[in-house]
Amino acid sequence: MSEPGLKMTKQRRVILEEIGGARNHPSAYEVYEKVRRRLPRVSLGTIYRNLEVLSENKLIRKLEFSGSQRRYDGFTELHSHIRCVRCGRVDDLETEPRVDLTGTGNHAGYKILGHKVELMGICPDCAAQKETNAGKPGEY
Amino acid sequence: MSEPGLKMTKQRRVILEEIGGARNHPSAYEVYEKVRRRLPRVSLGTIYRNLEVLSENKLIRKLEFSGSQRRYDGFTELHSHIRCVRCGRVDDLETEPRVDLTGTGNHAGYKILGHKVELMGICPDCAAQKETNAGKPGEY
DNA sequence: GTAATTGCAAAAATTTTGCCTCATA
DNA sequence: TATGAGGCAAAATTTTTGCAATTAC
Repeated sequence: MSEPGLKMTKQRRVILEEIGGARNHPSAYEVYEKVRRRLPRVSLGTIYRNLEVLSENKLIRKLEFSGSQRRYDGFTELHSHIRCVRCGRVDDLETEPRVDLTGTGNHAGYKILGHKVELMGICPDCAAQKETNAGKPGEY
Repeated sequence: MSEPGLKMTKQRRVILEEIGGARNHPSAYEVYEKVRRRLPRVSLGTIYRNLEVLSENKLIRKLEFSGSQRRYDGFTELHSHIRCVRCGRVDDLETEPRVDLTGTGNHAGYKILGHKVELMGICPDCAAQKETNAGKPGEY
């Protein structure tokens, strides 16, 4: 685990494997459920602690959106997402959109570190069951 | 309150005024604190219920990021933000960046409704107190 | 060996809900 | 005055933390 003082435990290895294999940005509880299949005695506290540690060490990414649950991502390069406004599902964009930041002012005095794009849309699953729950706006 | 069956109460008016006047996308609790200054008997439950109702009716916007607290925005047009990776502060971008979505694939089969850009950076306040807490990565 | 990490359980923080009263339309 | 909304408090959800036992280095 590169960082001095950090140990690579079973739990961390499994978390990384499960998050890396997940395409849809699981919440902490979803990671817990996945990990628990392989390590039945793992605790949710361990999941939370490790998601925090792993994202501090850039091994995973903590995503900033979601309804009220935080979500995590095994792909640590800065990249863009598309999110379903109905069900909250999140997918990666295959290709980064090009963004032109010229002419957007002084950005409120911020020092810019990076950017990404959020697309909003209706995912295939929700589109399939259309007209159900119609008109209920998602958050975006 | 345009929608049939919806009443414009003191509480809603004050919430709208306070959110409209806020430049930095308050959390529910921050809205509560602001509103409580003017309506001391208001309850946090009322704040949550109304933030939900008001965003369903497009009078405010529910933002999808934040640490673990949801944030709200009085500016309902789809627009882009910049967020401080140190303290979580969020500001609006003065001008929308141009985004080129051509060549980004089929977007995992989603029907696209819109997009926005998230800039990540260090806000002026955090830049001022630099080197404090250095190296602690924000989430993005 | 020893410092980091775990599981467990309790606590804290955030959000939602039930219920009865009050106020808006 | 009828129905939507508020206040309050309890519950549900999500996240964090203390601690003794365990494990990786």
